[in-house]
Amino acid sequence: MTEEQLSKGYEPCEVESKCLDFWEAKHSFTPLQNDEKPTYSIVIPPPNVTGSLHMGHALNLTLQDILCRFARQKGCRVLWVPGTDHAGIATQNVVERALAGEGKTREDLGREAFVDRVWEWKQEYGDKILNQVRKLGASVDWSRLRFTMDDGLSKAVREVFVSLYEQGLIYQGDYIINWCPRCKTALADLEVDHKEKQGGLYSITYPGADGGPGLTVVTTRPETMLGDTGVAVHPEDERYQDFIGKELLLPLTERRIPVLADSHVDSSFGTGCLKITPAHDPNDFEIGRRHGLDSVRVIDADGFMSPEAGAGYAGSDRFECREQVVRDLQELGLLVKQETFQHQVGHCYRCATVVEPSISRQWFVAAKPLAEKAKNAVVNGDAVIYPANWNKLYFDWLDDIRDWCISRQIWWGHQIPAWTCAECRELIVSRQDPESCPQCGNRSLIRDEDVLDTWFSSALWPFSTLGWPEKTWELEAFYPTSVLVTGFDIIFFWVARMMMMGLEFMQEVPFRDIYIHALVRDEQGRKMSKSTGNVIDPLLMIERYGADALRFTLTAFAAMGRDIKLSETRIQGYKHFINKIWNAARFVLMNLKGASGREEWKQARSFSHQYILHELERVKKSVAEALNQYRFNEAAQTLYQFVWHTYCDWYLEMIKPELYARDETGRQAAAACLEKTFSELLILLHPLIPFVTQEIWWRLPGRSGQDLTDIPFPQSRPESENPELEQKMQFFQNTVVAVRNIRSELNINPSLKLNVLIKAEGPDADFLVENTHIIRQLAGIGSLDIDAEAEPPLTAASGVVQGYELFVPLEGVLDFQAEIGRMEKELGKINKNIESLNKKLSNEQFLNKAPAQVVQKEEAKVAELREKLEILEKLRLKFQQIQGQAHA
RNA sequence: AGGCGCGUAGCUCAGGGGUAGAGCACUUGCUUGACGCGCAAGGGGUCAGGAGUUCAAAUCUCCUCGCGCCUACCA
Repeated sequence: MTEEQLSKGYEPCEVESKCLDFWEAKHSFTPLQNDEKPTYSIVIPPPNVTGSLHMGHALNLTLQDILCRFARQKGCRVLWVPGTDHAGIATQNVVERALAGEGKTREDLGREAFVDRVWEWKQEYGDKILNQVRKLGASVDWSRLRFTMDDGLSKAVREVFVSLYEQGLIYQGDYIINWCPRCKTALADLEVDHKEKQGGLYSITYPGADGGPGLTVVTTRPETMLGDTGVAVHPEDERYQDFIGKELLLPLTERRIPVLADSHVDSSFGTGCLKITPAHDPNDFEIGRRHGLDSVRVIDADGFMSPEAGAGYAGSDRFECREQVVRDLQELGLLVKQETFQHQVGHCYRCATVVEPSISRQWFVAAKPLAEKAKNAVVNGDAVIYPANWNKLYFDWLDDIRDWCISRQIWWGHQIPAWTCAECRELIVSRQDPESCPQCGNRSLIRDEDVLDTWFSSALWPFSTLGWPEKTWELEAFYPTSVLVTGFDIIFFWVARMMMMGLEFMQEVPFRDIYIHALVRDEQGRKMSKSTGNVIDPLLMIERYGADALRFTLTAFAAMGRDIKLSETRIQGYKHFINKIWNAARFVLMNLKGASGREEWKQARSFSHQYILHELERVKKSVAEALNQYRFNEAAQTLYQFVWHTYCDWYLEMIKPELYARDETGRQAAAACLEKTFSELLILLHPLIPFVTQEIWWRLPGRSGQDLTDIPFPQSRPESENPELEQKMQFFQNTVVAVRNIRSELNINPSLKLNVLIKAEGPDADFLVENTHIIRQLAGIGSLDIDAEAEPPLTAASGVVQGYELFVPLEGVLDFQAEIGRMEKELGKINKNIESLNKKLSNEQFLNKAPAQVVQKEEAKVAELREKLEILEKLRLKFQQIQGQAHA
């Protein structure tokens, strides 16, 4: 294990698979049963089995993984449960499409064979996304992989269904629901996507029955008039008082329909007359119920007109029928107006077919009582949402929640445990499959064909995955889970429902914290989707840049409450960071020469080591604090800044003289401190970028074969803290930069060693003297003289550092014009600065009202700037004189 | 219609009452014994516009203008 084995650039591919194999073989992520450590648990938001990993998943998993790895470092017993959900409609669609390729339908196979076929599909392709989860480095416990259709979880579903039914919280009823004529199933309200569409607004006159005056209604869906069973006006609409209670003749049919008064009607819209189609409109359904109207279903399950639509229309497609109805009304002269109209049209979220509201017999969960508890849990703080902005959304939805339609007319899913007796029509809902009717003893029972909404099983995920309804030790130890990490788009679908079910069946919230993260979008801020073709495939990114680079990118951009616009160049940028760490490791390793595991780092007393130890304490604190508060981007930024700009740019450069020196004791101490700080840094980085850190860890002396996952978060060392070192470092850096600046702006070749003279005295001078060799190293200096009595050389470039004059003699080389230019530029900056500070300090209000500390600070700044200004002015004058003489 | 969020350097975004920050891009140097996926030195912003609170506003409040998202039964 020596530095020769480290390639010049980091190559993630091999490293990643090696680490994954190692962790899995070692069962690093499987918690032990008999372990006294505090527990930390997360259940994965189960991705859809049909899915493949997208950036949203990648972000979601990265954040959870950081939390889990960090919790392990803090000494917790961590369980992260992986799994997938069965995605009823989506999966059924996938398999049906495959069947269609063979020229078959699911009906051809029959239910049992079809479901077998879906299972086969799941065995073959269902692991795809799990492999992708693995590639990202997610430290889940694979021994506890769960699937919503597993036996255990199915048992939980059944228990919950029956229990809620027994409590009267699940009921069956004829209601209007959203029907997808393509999927041929009911959809919950949430599963309908509303899209703005250009449509028509038609005004149709319904003549009065018995020759009386008629009314003109306004509709976007003329074809539904065939199912009208009434016309409503507002009870206070003066125009129509005489009509209330009268009857109208429904055109194109033989039907007589009543005019009724209902306050739902908006008198100001259209004519103020609303046609009522209880069977095909949710509002009309409600109005119809209030007034006892009949429901006439004129559109069937396939989206075609039913026989009830009348002979002329039955069998035609609903949209074709619309045109036909319009033509027919036109002929009758009853279509009085037709205009274009923008309105929202509901579409199936799985297949985008226009949803048909329709009356049918479905199962519902009475959501109100459950919702109230779910709301209170957040109000009380039993569960906390981060960031808190989402509280309102959560509350609002729960406040006016509607009953949840949970039955789906598909075959793939948990079949509802309800039977009807063929003899006496008794409804049986039971935990065990019944053999005979408890009412009449008949053995001929017909099982309800419907299955449950997939979200019904997802709602149980935090406890069903832990073994419920069995009383397992996992359930005891890990429920409630520590945090749920998810996107805001499923707060309703999933988060709220898990809260309801968790509180109902576990009497406790399913998670203490709810962290809502951003949505990942493309560069233009659009949602990534296959149809727009703007997806960035995380696996491709892993292949190109490594999982660590992808993870770090996502983490760095995961600011709370904001969407992430991702582009490939950013991932590439962070790959450079990973490579930087890798190369820092090469440097460290080639300088350790066996120094390790000893306490010699404490002997490293020089300024550079003291400083880095101090800074490292700050980093430890801020990383821990950031992660504890779910401020992932802050942790990433802190680490990035520290690793690259403090550790590599300064510390590693500063200690080179010590490492290359002859003094073996000093070298050993420096190497030991290098090892100490670098290994702690690797631990801090590990939750964010597990692969590269693990790989480097193995290369550290004495660390071979160690699991970095097991290494605790570095202890804090208050004795290393010393804020004074920050000022010293400032001074040090300013000195080095001043020389570098002269070199750069006067275009002096970097290979030319400069001689530098600094006029300084007191402790500052001592400090410079002590660190002469480091300053020389960093600034490319040949000889450095610190002298209180120094006289400025005649031909020297100059600068001012913390009030001390700094000279770089450039006998015969100095370009006076360039040097004067340099000084003038600097003077300009200082003047501008002083000006703005003076303005502030001459304001009496400021002097009186601002805190003394602030005033002092400003005064000190001015004083320092004035001093610098004076010195520079003097120097410039001198130069101008010299130049004038030269020209004279 | 309501709700939420966003407008900060060319691009992507942090920050958040005390003289503006990062990454990428840009300019100029550089075979400096870890790294050109690099090093060094630079340029670049009246923090969307307006009003208010304050000694002090990019930051807090209100309004306006743009942009995005979510929810909703206006036919």
